[in-house]
Amino acid sequence: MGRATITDVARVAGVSIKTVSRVVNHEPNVRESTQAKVEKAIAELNYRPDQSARNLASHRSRLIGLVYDDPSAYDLPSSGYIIRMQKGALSACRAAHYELLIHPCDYRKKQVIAQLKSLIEETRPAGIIVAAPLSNMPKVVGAIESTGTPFVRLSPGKRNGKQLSVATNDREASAEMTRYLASLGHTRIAFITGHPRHKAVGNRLRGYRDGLQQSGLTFSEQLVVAGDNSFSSGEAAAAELLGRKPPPTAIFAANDDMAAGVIRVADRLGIDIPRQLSVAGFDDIALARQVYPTLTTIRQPLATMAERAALALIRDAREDHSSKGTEVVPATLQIRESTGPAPV
Amino acid sequence: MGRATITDVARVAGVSIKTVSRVVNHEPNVRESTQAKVEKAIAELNYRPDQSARNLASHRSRLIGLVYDDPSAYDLPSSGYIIRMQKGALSACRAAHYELLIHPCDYRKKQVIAQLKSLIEETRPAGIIVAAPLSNMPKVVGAIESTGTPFVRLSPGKRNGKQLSVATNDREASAEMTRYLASLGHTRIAFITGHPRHKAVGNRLRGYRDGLQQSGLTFSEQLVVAGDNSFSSGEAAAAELLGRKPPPTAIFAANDDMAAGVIRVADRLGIDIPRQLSVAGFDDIALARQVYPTLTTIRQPLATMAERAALALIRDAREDHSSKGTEVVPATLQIRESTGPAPV
DNA sequence: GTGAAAGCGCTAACAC
DNA sequence: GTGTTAGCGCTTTCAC
Repeated sequence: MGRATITDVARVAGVSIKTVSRVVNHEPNVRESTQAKVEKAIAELNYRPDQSARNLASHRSRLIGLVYDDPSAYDLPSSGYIIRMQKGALSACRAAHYELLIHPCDYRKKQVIAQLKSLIEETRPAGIIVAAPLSNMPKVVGAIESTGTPFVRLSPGKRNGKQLSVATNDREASAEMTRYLASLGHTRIAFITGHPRHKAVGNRLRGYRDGLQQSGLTFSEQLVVAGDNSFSSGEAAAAELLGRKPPPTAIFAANDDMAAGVIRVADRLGIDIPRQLSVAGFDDIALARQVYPTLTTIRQPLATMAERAALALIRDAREDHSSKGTEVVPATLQIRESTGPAPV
Repeated sequence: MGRATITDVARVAGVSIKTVSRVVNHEPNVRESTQAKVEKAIAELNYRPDQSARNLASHRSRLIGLVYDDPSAYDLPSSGYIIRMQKGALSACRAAHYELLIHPCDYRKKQVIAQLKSLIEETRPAGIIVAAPLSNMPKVVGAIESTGTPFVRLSPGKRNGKQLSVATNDREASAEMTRYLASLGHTRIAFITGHPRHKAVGNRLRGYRDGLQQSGLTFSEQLVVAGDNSFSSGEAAAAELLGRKPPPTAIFAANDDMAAGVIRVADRLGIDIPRQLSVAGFDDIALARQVYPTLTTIRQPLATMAERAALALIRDAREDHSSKGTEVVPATLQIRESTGPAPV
């Protein structure tokens, strides 16, 4: 036997196919008894609506695309990020019987834009979620916009009123971390900045300054060193900072990879963490719990952000309108072993 | 303007829609000049076939499902695995204009089977790739089989002739690693076994024994300790092994997490790696290059395996038959800092 | 080599 | 509340 169709269900239930369609789509105006009959027939025949037919007839797909940067190295720390975003997006999709299409793409390559466009044109998703740093690249955003597909940007730098963005409060969370370090008695709190491309990372420096001010500490250029988000840049920055006289008693890095670099350098120099030096990161990547001592950091609500984005897209597709503005999902401090009271 | 349809293309090219269809699907029996006309019209109108309509008419979808274990912790080391499999599968899919649907599922939950079945029934993919350890679970495999969807198992333990499997040569690679350690002068080479559930891991123990034999070393139960694939079980096993008199000079763990546990314990005990102890793992997870010293390990060709699986599924869908047997993609040794000559 | 006609299984618009 | 009808944009079948 082939698969049951809506016609089979209608015949078994003794109603028209339109009524079956109503039940399946939870449309109003169906008598309870009728609905029960239809549901019984559906169960009996193990009927599943054919998505292709639905999509064709309704001119919309139940697909959500997730576009993110494709790490060229196969197992960059970004794996954890990607998995978390996928997880969040998937949970929203599954609940709504939508499917997730993943679209990793390498923005360093020339053909990304063309590839992305044709990917979208071929699959015609109901909506697209664009993750950082792609979500901050005008070319990428422009390409998606040109296809007319609704999209949501994740963790964007600038807030654009034309479409929806889901962001996290990097700045406030960084300020909170800084205040936390200050509350432990640290007065020389250093900061390692991240890659300038990643806009959200710039907000972390601002948050650091906010936190200092809120704690009554003065900002000093001497305590800020530039990194580029990589482990090795964290090592270099740590070497520089720990050579200062007096050295900082706490180092807050704009991401976990750099913080891990700081830990490595401190270990080599025989500096005890957290007794002589407190170290904090940002992102809560897997590594944060694998280093020794485990890293105090800030947890980005990536899964929740992606979930919200998917939900918004699905809602918009259903209600045939589009959400605007920026939705903020707060990040939370994860206090572990790498931070402690300032040395006396 | 709406999107161009096949009818528009036919009108512009001055042919019937069937001819356009032939060109789009690369069917034979089209005169070259006709094909050129059609292609010109397609380019002019920026025509893209509607997948839903195609799928509906042809009773097949251009979707490949990738089913894998959903790590309950959001950023388990398995992230790297998953990303690599996705990457491989995606590259095959993109080349064939197929899409990848990801289906993480937690086999520890009761409803997995039902959920998996309905997922497949709703999306009706052209084929499914099942990753280990799910690919070794009869219930999971049975559920997929019952939907009638073609599938390929990744890295399976037992080889089943009824469908296609893509495996790696765990056993041979483990033997190779063991021989490599022996060639460095090690004679007391210990092995930490993995979780018994993961069948491929059992092959690693066999490979270890093969390697010993091939190197003229005798197997000793004293040098084999059971682990369960976790970091902490690696720590426990290392503590036990290093307490033996005499202790082993090399420890080969059935996976990288356990090997990382060994490194941690050696570090605590003040044992120098690799001068006093060589450590080797299996899998080449991201952590392998983040630990100090970096870990010598075996790289599973996960991306290639997933790519082969997707290719087979796509080929089978096109040619309307099904591949059988087991395709083997060899694993390769990654020699890093954690192994060296045996102490004198 | 090419085309006409008949659906695929559903939703949308409107009638009842 | 419920049913009828007409497509959606393609592939398939078969005729020419």
